[in-house]
Amino acid sequence: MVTQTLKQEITQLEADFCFALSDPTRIFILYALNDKPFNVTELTTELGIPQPTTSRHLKVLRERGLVYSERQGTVITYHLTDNRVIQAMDLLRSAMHDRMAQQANLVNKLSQENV
Amino acid sequence: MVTQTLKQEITQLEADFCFALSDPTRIFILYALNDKPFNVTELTTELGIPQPTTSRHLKVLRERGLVYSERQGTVITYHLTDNRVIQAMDLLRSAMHDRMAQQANLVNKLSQENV
DNA sequence: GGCAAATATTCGTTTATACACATATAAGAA
DNA sequence: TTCTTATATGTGTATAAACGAATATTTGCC
Repeated sequence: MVTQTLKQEITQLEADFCFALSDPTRIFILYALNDKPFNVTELTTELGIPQPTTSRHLKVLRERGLVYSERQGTVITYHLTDNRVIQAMDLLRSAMHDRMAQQANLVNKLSQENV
Repeated sequence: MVTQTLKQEITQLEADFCFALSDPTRIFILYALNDKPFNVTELTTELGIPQPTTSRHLKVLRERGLVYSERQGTVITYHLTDNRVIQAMDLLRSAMHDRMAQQANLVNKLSQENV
C-alpha cells in the first residue's frame, strides 16, 4: 500500500511538472531561457504582455523548479534549471509534428478521391 | 507577421498537448498503454475509478492524438500513438528526480550543521 | 424489434486558472 | 529618508476543468 501511495505521489508531482508546461506563455519562456538567461523586464518585452503576468508565470515555473532566479541589485535574472525539459518538449514537438503530417496526408488523399 | 502567428499557434498546440499530460490519471493511462493496449473496462479496473471518468480522460488523450482506439464489437481498445510521449515523460521524470535528490541533499547538509 | 454489455455524453456543481488592474515589496541612488 | 526602478503579490472576475450521477449511444445477440 505504501508503494501504491508513493507511486501516486510521484505521478502527481509529474502531472504538476507537466502542468507548468501546459501554457503557451510558459513554453515560450522556457525556450527563451534555453537560449540565454533573461530578466523579468526583458521577458516582458519579448512576450509583449503586462509585467505582473510575466512574474506570475515565472512563479509557476520557479515553484516547480523548472527555472531558478538570481538577484543582482534590483534586477532578477531567470535561468533554465535543466535542459532535459527542452529535450522533452522537443520530443513532444516531433511526435506532434509527425501526427499532423499524417493527418494532412490523409486529408489530401481523401480530397483527391473526391475529385 | 504570419510567422509570428504560426509560431504562436504551434506553441498553443504544444501547450494543449502538455495539458493532456497534466493530470495524474492520464499519465497513469499513458504508461499503462505503453505496456500494452487496454480496453475501457480494463483501464477502469486498473485505475479504480468510475467508467465515465475513464472515458472522459481517454477523450482528452484521443482528441490530441496521444492515443487511438479500435473497436472490436462492443469493446473499444486503446493504444498509445507514439512512444516518444513516454520518452518525453521519462526525461521529465529524470529531471524531476535529480532536482528532488539535490533538495534532499541540501536538507541533509542543513540538518547536520544544526546538530 | 427487444435486451444486455460496453462505452460515451450530458448536466449540475465544485474547484482551479488566467488575466487586468491596483498595490506592495525590495534594492539602490540622491 | 525620499525617490526610482524592478519585481512580486492581492483582488475581483471570467473562463475552464474535474467529477459524480444519470442517461444516451453503439453493437451484438436473441
